[in-house]
Amino acid sequence: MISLQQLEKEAKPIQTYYKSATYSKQEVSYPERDIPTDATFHYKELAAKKHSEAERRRRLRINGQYATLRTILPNLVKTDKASVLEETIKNVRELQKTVKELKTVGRDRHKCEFPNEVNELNLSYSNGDGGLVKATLSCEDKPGLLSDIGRALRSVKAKVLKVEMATVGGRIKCELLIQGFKGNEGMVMLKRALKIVIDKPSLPGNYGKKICFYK
Amino acid sequence: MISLQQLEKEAKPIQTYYKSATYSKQEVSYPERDIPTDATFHYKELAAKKHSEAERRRRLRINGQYATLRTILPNLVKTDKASVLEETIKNVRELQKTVKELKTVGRDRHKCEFPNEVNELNLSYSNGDGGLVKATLSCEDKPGLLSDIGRALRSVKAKVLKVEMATVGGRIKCELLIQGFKGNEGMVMLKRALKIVIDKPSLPGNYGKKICFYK
DNA sequence: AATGACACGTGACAC
DNA sequence: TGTGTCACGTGTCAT
Repeated sequence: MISLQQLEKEAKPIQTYYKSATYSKQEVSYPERDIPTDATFHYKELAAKKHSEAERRRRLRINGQYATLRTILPNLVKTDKASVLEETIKNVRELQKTVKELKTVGRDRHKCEFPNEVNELNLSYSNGDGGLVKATLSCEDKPGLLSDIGRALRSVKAKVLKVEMATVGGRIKCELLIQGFKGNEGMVMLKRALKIVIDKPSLPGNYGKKICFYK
Repeated sequence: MISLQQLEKEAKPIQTYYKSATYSKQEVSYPERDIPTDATFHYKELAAKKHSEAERRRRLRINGQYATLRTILPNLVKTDKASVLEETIKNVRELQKTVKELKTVGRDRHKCEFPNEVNELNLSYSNGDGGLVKATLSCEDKPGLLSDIGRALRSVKAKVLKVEMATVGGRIKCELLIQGFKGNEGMVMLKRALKIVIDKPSLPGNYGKKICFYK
């Protein structure tokens, strides 16, 4: 059922939108000292008309924004103004949180998975009973790297339990889970050996042949 | 400079908030058939009071939401209602777009970088003049894999220009940029050889020693 | 002076 | 029935 107000709003032009009775009411609330002439009356009538029309434009603008919000909000059940605003606030907060999380995840993944741009070497005891050591290294991808790492591990009698590696843009990142050497001295030796490996300069002109597939 | 309206709103209790003149005005606009008794007058007065107070609460609620929006919106210069709504709409749209993009990026990265869960082999001509071929393969990470791939490449006299690889959770993904063999027959042979390599079952009990560091 | 923003009370309508 | 929502015109303040 369409309301009378809606009919007026949609069908009638602006000129016929204001009832003349309105302006007489205005005269009552203006306690005038002088008797109002026709000129002042018409001026005030005109001013009031301008005023109400301006206010109407303002309402129209705001209500347009509400309409837009109603269209872009997901899961909007109640469509009254307060509910629209409430849902908007919830939505904005949720979106801001989501964006923040996604960006954080992106950063973390970048930090955790990607080979670092600077050489990096990190050894740490993995909290377990078997005295496992986790080694993280990041360096330039160069020929003989795997062999060099293997030699370094052999030099401390270390056994590799697990390897995760990634190569991107000529940089390599490697995570090793190591077992076999005892005490701190082995750790220090391994660290020294690996440090030498990752800092060893590669020969120039070998890009694209850095990993040797031919044994 | 604080306005009179603001002073009233903040300092005065609700009871003194309504001017008695309001209700006489209301009587004028109610064209009554019967002479209003004191009872009906007071009833209407009370009803009008309840009404205006309810409306006031509604306004209060809505304005509260505006205040909240003003606090959570970044880069808000104009703080009037229309501007708040406008900025809100822009913000919601931007956030929705950002979330969509971030999620897409996440999916794409996952699809493009991570080793696939099922074995995969794809050969395609890279659009260049040198007849380059891009090979993408994904399979279980197993001992001798690099040697096997190397043998397969050697069998078609292919030269490796560039390698990108990633190992995650026992699966390996490898992108090779290859040059050297001529025509379709080499391509078919390489594909067949690589297919055998990636589908070759690994020996059991070798997890953690899949990449041989000891030559 | 003129324009814009706001709160208010009010009549109308919906459930 | 009343209870809540809306559009409207108006008074007021600020620019």
